[in-house]
Amino acid sequence: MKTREALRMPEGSEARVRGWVYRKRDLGGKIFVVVRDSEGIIQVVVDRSTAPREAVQAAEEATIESAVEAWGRVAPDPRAPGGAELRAEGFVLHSRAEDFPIKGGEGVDYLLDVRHLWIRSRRLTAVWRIRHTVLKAMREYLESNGWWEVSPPILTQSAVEGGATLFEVNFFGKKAYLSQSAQFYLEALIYSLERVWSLTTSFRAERSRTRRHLYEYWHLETEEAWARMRDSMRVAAELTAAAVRGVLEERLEELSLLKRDTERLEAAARPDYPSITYDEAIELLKRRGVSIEWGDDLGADEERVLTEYFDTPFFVTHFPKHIKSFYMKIDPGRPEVVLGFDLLAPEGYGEIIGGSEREDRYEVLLARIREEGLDPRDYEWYLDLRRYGSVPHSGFGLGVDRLVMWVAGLDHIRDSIPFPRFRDRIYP
RNA sequence: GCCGGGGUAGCUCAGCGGUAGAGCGCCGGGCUGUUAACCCGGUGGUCGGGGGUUCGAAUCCCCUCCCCGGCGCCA
Repeated sequence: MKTREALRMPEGSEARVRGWVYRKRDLGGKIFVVVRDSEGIIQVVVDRSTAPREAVQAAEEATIESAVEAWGRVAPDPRAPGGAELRAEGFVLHSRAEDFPIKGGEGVDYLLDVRHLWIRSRRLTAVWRIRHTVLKAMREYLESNGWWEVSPPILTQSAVEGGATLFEVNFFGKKAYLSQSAQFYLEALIYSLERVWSLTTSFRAERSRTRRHLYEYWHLETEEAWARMRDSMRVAAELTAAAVRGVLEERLEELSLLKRDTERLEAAARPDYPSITYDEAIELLKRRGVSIEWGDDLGADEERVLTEYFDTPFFVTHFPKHIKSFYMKIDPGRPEVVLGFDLLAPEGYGEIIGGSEREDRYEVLLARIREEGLDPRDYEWYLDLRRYGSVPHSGFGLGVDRLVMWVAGLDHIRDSIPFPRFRDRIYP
């Protein structure tokens, strides 16, 4: 049985647990072995005066991270972590671990070298569990709201956005690239399924040196036929709130282990997130003494100032067209701005979603491609979508790792994912 | 790509021109209740790599590699 279950059994119940040695203290009369499994930890007490000789010997030989199994009776004890412990009647050493290289106090660089071992830590295990629940809650939301899950390609011929750097792949002599967004493929799929979403890895070869960028990240994207920007924003908010709610309902222990302030998350569990326009954001920033002019992009510093105004995630909409991508639809009432939106997480976490209504008019889209200095031939099939039954449509991309980072209260995105690809790190 | 900080024992760091150090870990011993246990003893080094200055370099200079924090870009 799992350690969690054993801890909750009535006094005197027989229990059998297996897992890995988390802590061990040999005091002479008794050996205290704290056993860790996927659900938590339990203290196993091997008493030299009562336990069988083989059990004592096995406990003596067990080192940190050895795989062990123990059985005996459960006894409440305030001195034990979790309030109860297992008094061992048997103890087996399945596999004795060599001297485990992580003792505590190591630096980040070293810990990343032994990431394959570090991911066992209680803290990271809590993050994986939270991540699981975030993904589950979002999938459940989409499933119950009529969205089709689709599987777009990762190997692609060209960029979605002109500027971002791509990882090049040799595709049997032709140049191919790792996808940085499934958006164009989702746009193609709305003509058959209308409301589609996908969860894929996306790749960006920007040499970013920040705590919120990965070269390989998990991208949840949606695209919906007939939807206007506001419709897509509502989905973005409901999806985010569903993830937060799921974690608050199922992962309170993990949040507590991570010392995450859950009060700040409660406010984000309802999807009524506030929304300001880019114009209003500039006004707010100017009032705060930030030197910024209309037309400037909102950088990390600006985002941080804005997040101080809100306790929940919030939207910024209607950006100047020249700081956003060519496929975003020009606002019919204001040709200098686009119908695009960002969702920024509070507490300084910043952008977790970027979306827009897409330009659905062939001529306008073609003109925008040329205006950005891009080659229309690279977008031939994408332009085709505007020639055969074009409809208004909107969608967004959500950074799963960033969402997990914010929900779990992590200070670096690398800990939102088991094997992060960032900086120049590819091992392990 | 730009700005700043740093590579010394397995790990975290001190030393910054004159014999290579500490704490933790690890190994051995002790302890009947530990919570990052504690006490005693032991173990531990191409001072990131290359070149130079010097009687002498971890220390000063040059080149190079790697890591960390921040910016830009974005999710």
